[in-house]
Amino acid sequence: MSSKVPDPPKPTSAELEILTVLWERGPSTVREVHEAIATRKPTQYTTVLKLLQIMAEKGIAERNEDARAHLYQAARPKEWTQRQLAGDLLERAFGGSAKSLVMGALGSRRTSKKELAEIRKLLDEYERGAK
Amino acid sequence: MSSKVPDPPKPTSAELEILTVLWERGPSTVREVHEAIATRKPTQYTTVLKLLQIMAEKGIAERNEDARAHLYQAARPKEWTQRQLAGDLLERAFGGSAKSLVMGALGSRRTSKKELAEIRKLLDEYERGAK
DNA sequence: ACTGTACTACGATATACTTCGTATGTCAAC
DNA sequence: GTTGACATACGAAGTATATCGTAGTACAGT
Repeated sequence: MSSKVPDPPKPTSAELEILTVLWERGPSTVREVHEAIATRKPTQYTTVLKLLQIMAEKGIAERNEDARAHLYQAARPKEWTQRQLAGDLLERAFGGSAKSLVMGALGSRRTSKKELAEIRKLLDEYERGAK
Repeated sequence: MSSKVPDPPKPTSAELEILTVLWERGPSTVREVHEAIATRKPTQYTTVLKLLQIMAEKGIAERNEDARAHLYQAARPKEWTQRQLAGDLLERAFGGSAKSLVMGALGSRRTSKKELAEIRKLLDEYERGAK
């Protein structure tokens, strides 16, 4: 049977920044997350702590309290959350048009030929499965 | 020379919903926008009014006060704002990987073969111009 | 002129988000 | 057993977002 836990809400901006650290590092202590965030912008340790606590409450992160320094990890796979975020933006800003979204993404910065080729490969896989 | 007006901030969620109406309709009165929004969710007229006023303040919308019922329109082309939003999400949630964003978008719902073909065509155009 | 309708302006409230300081607990080393 | 380093908990404050009610203004029709 399926899980009893409801889907967590969409992460907020600050939560997303922390999520990206958890995605990279896997289970991490507050200190480790703080160090990663602090290299990019000045942030207090307790700010990161509080956010991680809130994320655990919301079900965005999971907390392991076995050790004195609790370990936090993303409650959902990176791909799952990314799909939520992309789908949400797709509906709310692009009227559901994936083509428009791709256009927006490609238009926002230069994209290498290599990456374009990868995307093309991705489309091939999706053609098998689309009607 | 270029414009003296700074880029407007990223629209919030409620602002984006209103923007989509302005994109569809072009210059519209508060009443017209309200009617469009109200079909989707119960909303007071003055809520839409206030949001449009705020959007005008922020530079997200422009206001024409010639007539008694002011006319509001998006201050930037739809494509410009969409590019901002897509680029923002691309950086913050996908580590700048357009491929991942496309994967997220396609994975969030079924995509028709027709649309996949359109996206493919889009990639062709971008290949001319990528290094 | 009076009245009803439609409009804008704006203050007030509720909620969410973000940040941080302080209090408190744990533990190892001396 | 005292101390210092390091950990969590939590309240509080500042800002942003979203919603709505009330007040006041303009105007057409009577």
